[in-house]
Parts: sequence; structure tokens; C-alpha cells
Amino acid sequence: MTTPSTSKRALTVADVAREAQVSKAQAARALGGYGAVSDKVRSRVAAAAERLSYRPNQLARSMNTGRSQSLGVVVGDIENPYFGLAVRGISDLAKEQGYDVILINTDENLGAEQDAVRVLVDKRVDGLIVAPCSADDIDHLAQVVEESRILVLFDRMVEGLGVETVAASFEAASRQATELLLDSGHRRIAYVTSLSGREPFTHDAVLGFSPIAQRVAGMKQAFLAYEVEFDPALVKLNAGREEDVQRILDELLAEKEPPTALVASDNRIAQALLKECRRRSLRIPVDFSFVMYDDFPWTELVDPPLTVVTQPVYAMGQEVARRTIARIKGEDPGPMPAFEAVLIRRASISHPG
Amino acid sequence: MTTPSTSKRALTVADVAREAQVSKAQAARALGGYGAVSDKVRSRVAAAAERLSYRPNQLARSMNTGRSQSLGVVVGDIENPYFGLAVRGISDLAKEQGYDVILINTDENLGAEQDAVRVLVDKRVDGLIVAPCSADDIDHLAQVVEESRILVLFDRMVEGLGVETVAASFEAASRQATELLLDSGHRRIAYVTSLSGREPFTHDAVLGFSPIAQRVAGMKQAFLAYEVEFDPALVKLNAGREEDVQRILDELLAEKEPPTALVASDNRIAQALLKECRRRSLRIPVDFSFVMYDDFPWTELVDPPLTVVTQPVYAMGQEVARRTIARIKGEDPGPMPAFEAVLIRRASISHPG
DNA sequence: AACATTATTGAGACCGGTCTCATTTGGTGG
DNA sequence: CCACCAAATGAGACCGGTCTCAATAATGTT
Repeated sequence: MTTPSTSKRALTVADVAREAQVSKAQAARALGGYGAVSDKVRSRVAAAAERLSYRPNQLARSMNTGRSQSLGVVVGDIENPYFGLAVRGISDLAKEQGYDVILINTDENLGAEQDAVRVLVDKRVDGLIVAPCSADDIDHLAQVVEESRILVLFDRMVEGLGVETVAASFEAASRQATELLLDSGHRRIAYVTSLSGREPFTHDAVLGFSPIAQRVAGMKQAFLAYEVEFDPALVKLNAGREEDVQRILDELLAEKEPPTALVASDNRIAQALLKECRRRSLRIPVDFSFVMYDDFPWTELVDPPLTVVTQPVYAMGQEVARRTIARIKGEDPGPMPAFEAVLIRRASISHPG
Repeated sequence: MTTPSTSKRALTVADVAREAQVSKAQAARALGGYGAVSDKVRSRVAAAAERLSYRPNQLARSMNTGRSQSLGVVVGDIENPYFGLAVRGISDLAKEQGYDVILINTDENLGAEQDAVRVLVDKRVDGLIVAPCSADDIDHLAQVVEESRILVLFDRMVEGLGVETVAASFEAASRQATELLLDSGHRRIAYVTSLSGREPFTHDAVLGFSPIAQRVAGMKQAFLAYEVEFDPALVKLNAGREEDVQRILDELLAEKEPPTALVASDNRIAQALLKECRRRSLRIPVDFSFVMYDDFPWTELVDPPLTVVTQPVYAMGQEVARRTIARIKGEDPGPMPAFEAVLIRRASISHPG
């Protein structure tokens, strides 16, 4: 019946105070490192806490400081190494600054994103980093802003929120990549993205300021400079799942003048596209030249190694975290650095058939 | 000076109670769905809450229920799609059961893992899912157990903790893979893993019951069945970083009788190994036959497509979540299902040189 | 030594919920 | 019509910290 030392109830400041023979208030001050405490009391409390192996209840602390020393991160697809790497950047910097990171994955599902934002706000995270899955349905984000909570976006910007976004600039790299293709003689270049929107693609309608808009803009610039007509029908949206990619490839091949080059908007699209090409015995770079966004180890292992446009994802992750924390502290995060995407030439481009 | 509707302070039950003209206690009961509340009061409170767009403070709630409706997940390498997929399995099931998932990444760093566990416990997560980075330094986990908190391990088991682990069984698949190699005439087969331990590899010393132990055991069985001598020196531990992989390849090539087949313990090792082979112009499967653990889209895109051993990662993720939640609720999670790893034959094995 | 300042201290309110407990209300049965 | 029991209600304690405020102790000033 006697509970030896393993007391069931968790200890509180009151216990430590009793052990150290000081008031609860003093013990709390010594433990929490605030207010005025004499050295004698401080050390006595520290010793008592050590002796009892006291662990403060962070929940209680958060509850009346309003702060939780943690950042909430909401991403669409944690399986995408792009986000994996970004999260590492965020985590590393946050940890360095004494913040924890709470991550929630949404599978690019708006409802899940709304839930995630709510959960994190309700858990009273000090700041929120979101890679929004939609540029249109932003009520949940607007609400966060309205409650004057700290919110910084990542990878995808949203208009009319008055919130800054950490994202790479793609226009130059996209233009270079396109020029590389045009130089090789390609005239019909398809761009495939999972971004959802109404097709056929029309000008800058759906895209807003998204990375995709920049990439398409870069393509157009190159086409303009080379005085080649740009065909918006070759910008393929809605390539969310593998079936979609199959359908899109069908559509592209059914064109009067099918494309001779494929540009994949991310890791997943690229893999789906390459898999589908392989299934149909279409060879890179013979039947299609190929360019993809993002660069991960496997892109050098396939045959041929892929020409890619890469971004400093880890640094970008660090930067969002840095800015978020600065804002939390009420400091000025300073000007947004430019994260320029970079073209890496490998061997997946050749002259069209 | 008049603050129109955007009140700075967050609303509390007291505000709702006032608005609904009931006591704070009744409002809280109606909102929280506990205790006895008449329909009239319930609807009036609901209406008031709606009108004020009240949002309960989860922190306060957690503080005196002790429950937080969230699971803590600690993984070593979120960039590894293996964990990405597992986390999706966990998240999906958790959400279905009304739990949130808080994820912390540790970069396979013991200190970070200890911090992560502490943070999550301090945040009062209801249950903890950990893929421990070490089989030896387990004090932080032992402490969690001692505080009788819910803990379930994933992917890697730890002896002497009295905690169950959700992990795949590799012995059979490993034996099959090895037999496949032996059938093709290979006699010297290297296994490369990032698991840390003292080399040279000796029997089951370091490995305990880890997946790696099972894989090596499977190899030994095959060697035994084929009456071929198994050389423990070809089991290479400590392949944590890319430099390590380079060194290991050096060591293997320097053997009196170098291996003719390489088995990679995971995604990352496989990529490092293949990259290094490519750098040295060693060709798969001519110079080395190749087998890797885990299967992700890129393994089919490289040339040749890789023979792999795959596991039902998503389902395993769901299962840890399910068991953890069952334990939280005090229910019996039932017997642990077997997750059998499966060999997928592709084209990275041929007869040795 | 007398007085002004400043540093420590303890008591107790507070954060925003939950929950116990005594009290009130409502419906039933004799 | 009154006793009786369950449902509904409100007051207030409580969770484990932080923080205000008044009281006390320590230090400095002239």
C-alpha cells in the first residue's frame, strides 16, 4: 500500500517550494527565471527541484503567459522531400532559438488545412508557417491574420492577405531552362503542374503570383525573345494524382503537334511522368527532352541524369523560421532575401526527333 | 477609440455564459458536452457561442482534463520518404479517431530525440510514438515508461523497455533476396547500414532484435542452406553520412575478395551507394548486383530498375497510431499483426563478373 | 542615527477551462 | 396535495503555473 518514491501525481512548484522552505511565489520565480530572487533562494530552489526531479508543466505556463515557445508548421505533402528539407531548415533554426516545431500534414486537402490551422491556433502556437494548398480559399488564413496572430507563408503566396511569403524566384531560371530547350530546337514545350485551376490555361488568370505564374512567365519571355509562338494549351494544370498525369500525357500526345519537351513542376509529377513514359516505351531524351523543378539525389541516378531547376530549400526553411520568430518577438525581420532558383544542366535535353 | 467588434481579448466561457444568460458552469457543460444540460440551455448556449464566434482554449481544457487529444511522433529523418509515408499513415488514422499529430524530427541525433520526447511529454500529449535512434541510450524512453505514459515504438525495437514495437518482419524476405543472389552465383554479399555499432560486426552483439538483426539472420540462413561461408566482415555498419558510404565502398573494394553484390539498408544509403558507384564508373548490375530495402517511385526509374525489399509502411503507420490510441483509451490493442516484408524482383541482379 | 531607496519576499488573484457539491426545479406516485 | 427522486442549475474550488501588490529586509545617503 505504501507508495515508495514513485508518487503518481506530478510535482508542482508548491512541492518544490515546500522542499526548499520558501514561498510558492519565490520558488516559481527561481524556477521560471523571472522577477527578483536572491542567490541563496535561487540555489536552494534549484537544489530542491533537482532533488525531486521536478518538471514544470508547460501547459500551465503557456496558459498564463500566452506563449508556448513553439511554431506551428502546416505543409501539404510531407512525403515530398521538398517539404522534408524545408521542415529541417525550419526545425534547425527554431531549435537554435529555443522554439519547438509542431508539424501537421494536410495531404494538400483544404479541409485538413483548415483543421490544422485551427488546431495549432488553439494550441496557442506563437507563430504559424503555412504552405497554403489553395490561393483562393483563404478564409481560415484571413481569420488568423485578423486575430493578429503571427503568420508567414512558405513556397506559395496568397494575394490580399497582407502576409509575406518566403519563396524562390523562378522567372530567370525558368527563362534559362526554356531558352536551353529552344536552343536545342524545341518549339513545343509542355509544363505539367499539380496546381488546380480551370483549363484551358488562360494568361495569368488562375495563377496569381504563385511560383507557377513566375515559371510560366519565364517561359513566355524566352518564347518572346526567340520569336516563337507560345501555346497556352501546353500548360497542363490539375496533375494531382497519377491518373491525372496519365490523362495529361494522353492529351499531349493527341495534340496536332505534340510537345517535344516536358517540364515537370515538382518531384512527384516528374516521377509520375517518367514512370508513364517508361510504361509507353517513350525514351528520355530521345522521344522527349525533360526538365524538372527541384533536385534530389535520385535525379542524378536515373539515366540520363536530369536537367533540373533547384532552389535553396533548406535556407528558405531557415528564413521562414527566422522571420516568424522575429515577428513573434516584435522585431523587424528585415528585408526579404532573394532566393533565386538555379538551372542545373545535366543530360536530359537533346535535339527533338 | 471605440473597438467595434474586433475585441482584442479572446472570449471565454464566462462571456458566452453572460450572452446566453446562464451560469458559467452551465455554459461550460453545454460547450464541452458533459454533465446534465437541458435542451433549452444547450441550444441557447450554442447560439450564443455561434454569435460571438467563441473558440475554446484547448490549453485550459487540457490542463485540467490531463488529456490533449494529440499524439506525439518522434522520427529520425523526415526527409526519408519511409517516415514521410509512415507519418501519413499515423496522421490519417489519428485524425479519424479525433487526435492531432505533433511531429518532431531529430536528424537521428540522440540529444535531439531526448529533447523531443521531453517537449512532447511536457506538452502533455496523450501518447508517444517514437522511432528510436539508438538501441542503447534509452533512459529518456525508460523515464516515459516509468511515468506510465503511453509509448509505442516504430520501426526499431528496444530491449528491456517492456514496450511494444510496430515493425516489419524481414527474415523471410531477406533470406529470399539472399537466395536470389546466391542463385545467380554471388558468394560475397555486402550489407551496408547506417546503424551505429562497433565493427567488425560480431554475431548478434550490437543488433539486438532490430530489423537489421533480422535481415542479417535471413542472410545467414540462406548462406547456411547453400552451404556457403558467411563473412561477417561484409556487414558494414555506421554508414550514416555520404563520406561514410564512400569509405565503406573503399574498404569493400580493398577486400582480398571484394563483394559482387551490394545490399543497401535504406533509401538514403542506396542513393549514396549508387551515386558513389556512378562516380567510380562501376555499373549495376555488371560490376555489382544490387538490392535495397524500401521501395519508392525512383527505384523503378533508374536503369536498371532495382530489386527491392518493401514493407507496408502506410499500414504500419496506421497500426502504431491505432495501438497507441487504444492504449490511451485503456483498451486492449489486440495481437500485433505481422507485417511481412516482400521481395520485389526487378533487374538489378545478374551473374557476377 | 534617521531617512530614502532598492532588493526580496509571501499572500493571493488570475489564466480559462473542468468538476464537485449543495441547491433548485420538475415530474411522479400515493 | 405532499413526499420523493432525478434532472438541471449555480457557486466556487481546482489544475499549475504567472504576476501584482503590499510588506519586509537590505543598502545607501547625509
